[in-house]
Amino acid sequence: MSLQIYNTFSGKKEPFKPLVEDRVRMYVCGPTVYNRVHIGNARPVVVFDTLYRLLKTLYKDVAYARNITDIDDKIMKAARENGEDIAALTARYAQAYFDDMAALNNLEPDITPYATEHLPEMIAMIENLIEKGHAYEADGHVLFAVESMDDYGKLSKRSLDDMLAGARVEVAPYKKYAGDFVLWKPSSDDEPGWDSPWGRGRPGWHLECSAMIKKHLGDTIDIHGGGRDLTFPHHENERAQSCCANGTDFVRYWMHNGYVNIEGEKMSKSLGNFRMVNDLLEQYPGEVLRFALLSAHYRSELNFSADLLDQAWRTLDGLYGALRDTQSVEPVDVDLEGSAFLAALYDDLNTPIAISELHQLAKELNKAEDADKAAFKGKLLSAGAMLGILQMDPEAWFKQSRGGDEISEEEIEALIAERQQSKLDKNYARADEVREELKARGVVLEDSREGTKWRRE
RNA sequence: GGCUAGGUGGCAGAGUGGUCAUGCAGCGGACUGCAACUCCGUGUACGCCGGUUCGAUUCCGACCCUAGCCUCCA
Repeated sequence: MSLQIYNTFSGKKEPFKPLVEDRVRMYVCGPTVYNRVHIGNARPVVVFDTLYRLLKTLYKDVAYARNITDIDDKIMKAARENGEDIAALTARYAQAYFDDMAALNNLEPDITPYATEHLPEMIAMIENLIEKGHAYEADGHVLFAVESMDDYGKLSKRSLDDMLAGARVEVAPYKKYAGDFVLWKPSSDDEPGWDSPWGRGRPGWHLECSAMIKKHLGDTIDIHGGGRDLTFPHHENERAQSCCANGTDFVRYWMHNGYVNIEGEKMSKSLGNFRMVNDLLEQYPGEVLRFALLSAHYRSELNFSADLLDQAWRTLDGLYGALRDTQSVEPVDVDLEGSAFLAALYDDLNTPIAISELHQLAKELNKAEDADKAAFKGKLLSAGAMLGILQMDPEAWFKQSRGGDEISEEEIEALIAERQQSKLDKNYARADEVREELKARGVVLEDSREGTKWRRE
């Protein structure tokens, strides 16, 4: 079995082969930190975290970098509105981002580079591009000359002519060609800026990724990921900068995830339908959000709704149920190699199929003879770990808060004890009354050989 | 307008030139003092119209519809 990845550049699934044997370099575009992140921002993080987990089982040396964009016009605007220092604002939202992503069971990347810590590298790259005739200075700006690159537009599969024909945006007068984009722009005295050969200014948006990739991962990397909307212009321009500056291949496999829609519509400011991760976390465990994001293939659009989350929660309940019923079984470590579960992930990260295999594993565990339970439990747990789920203590899973007013554990245990006595007294009417009372308060009782278990729902 | 993806059962969501996705929900049964959990069984589907084919949800063409990108955006 070998890993296949859909490459945006070729438009095809390709066998994955790292540039250097047993060594993988992966970069994913991180957030611009000027507010809390929404569930759409979380999708690439969860998708590429899952890929990262898979790659780490396949290759010895995997380095994964995800940047923090901490200089940008949107940040400047937010800081001005808050009357807040930019550094304070970006530090606060970067931390909030880390917290939200950790709540979704994402591993930390190996490297988290910050744009503002790479100004010398960015300036050096601009100088290099000017020297090679791919960039020019005009009116305090430095622009990348897209016509100087033969296959500009090849990643996003569009021609310059097509784009300019349909353009709705005014062309800045200092541009030699309408499609040229900014590498460096001047800052006024009250704007953040850095000294450069072209005066005090700040970098264009695309430049940081090119510079940070070069510094931390090298001139050519294996995988570059991000949301579909980044394909153009962001990744096309990154590619242009890096290929022209480095004179070599930049990215071997480009991967782009689809959007998260809300009730069938794109999340947007004008619709006011953003779902912020931290708000969702007040109602749902992070694992439910993660599972919902993995329930569709990463290249498809995913329609996000309360119904989807409720289904995700119930599905996880089913899987955790198999683990709870085998709580006393010590799982054995198993190799998933050759399993249908792994085969699904190898096929361009087909998580819906992988999840269906998870159900089969849970079913096998439920039906297994005692002697076989340890192996099946081990399989289910390993498969869950690959997806970043099912690692919680099952009892804790079922007892966790489901939001709203909640009856305390002490009260639940007291009522269960009372019911137990009623049963011994053959007072089934009272026993059923307790069941009903607890059900009305969101607690379901399950009698079993080992005694009465409970869960919130 | 240009370019790119897509339209699958009540819902979510894979996949395939010819028996089955899978899960949730529904229905029937087993188990249970009653339940829950679990197990067994079960129905409903491939936007529309043509074409290729012995056979198309799958390939081809037209049409309808939806979404995205076109220098803010995961």
